[in-house]
Amino acid sequence: MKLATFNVNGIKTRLPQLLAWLEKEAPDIVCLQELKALDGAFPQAELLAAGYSAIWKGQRSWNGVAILSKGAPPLEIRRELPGDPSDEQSRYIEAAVDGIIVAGLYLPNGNPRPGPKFDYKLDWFKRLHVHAQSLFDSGHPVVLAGDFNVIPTDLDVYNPKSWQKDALIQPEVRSAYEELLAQGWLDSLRHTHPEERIYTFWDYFRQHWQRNAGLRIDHILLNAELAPRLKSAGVHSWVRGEEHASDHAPVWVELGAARKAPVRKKPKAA
DNA sequence: ATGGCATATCCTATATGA
Repeated sequence: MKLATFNVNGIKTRLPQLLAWLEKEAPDIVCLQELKALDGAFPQAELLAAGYSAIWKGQRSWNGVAILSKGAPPLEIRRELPGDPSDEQSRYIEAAVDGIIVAGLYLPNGNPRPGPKFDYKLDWFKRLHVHAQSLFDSGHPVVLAGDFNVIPTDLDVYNPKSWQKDALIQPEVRSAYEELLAQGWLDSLRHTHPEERIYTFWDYFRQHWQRNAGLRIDHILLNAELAPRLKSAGVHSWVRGEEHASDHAPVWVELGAARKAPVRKKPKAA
């Protein structure tokens, strides 16, 4: 089974590219970020026609997250990250899909820094720590997937110096990501490619895509229940090279089948 | 310190992204 996350940067304008990717790669479960559309503008019919049911949480102009499923529809668990009822931004959605708890997230960018947006990013991270711990400990297979807006290490950026003042690379942001991993989460892509420079985002400026000057900021984290099922992981970077592409490419993991529950034998009748 | 580009909306100007 293949699970993927993709920051589409506008689902209305990106729909042809999204459908082309879904058809070619056929992921079973997909987390989307940056819908940049109100709930009513979500292309439910087009996705259904492509074989995907969905749940989504939109917002005007920016943010917005969704979970797609090729099989049974996602069973929604929540659509807010707990911990701040005043947070109006559509950045979190969680559902049960194919026996897995799927948490799709779009962590705040945090620029400019310093300032309220950077504070919001750190606050959001703290709330994520709390909720992620409860998910990790739930005893269910869980995946955290999405655009984390974190460059975890210098291996995840073409040139750290160009980004040293950016919110994505700040020491406190990296520590927050490490603190999350320290709960036991497995960074799938880094685990399967420990030494490789591998990117998920290339900005639209200065031919960064053509020069492979990218960042690794989209991540798929697995808890201890799910990690043993990890077979492989990668980036569908061809998507970034298409016409009118998003500035992100999809990240994916291949998961093996769930181990069957032990069969309880019926006691034989005497 | 700014801009380079792309997308959105209260659209010929501005906010946001990373």
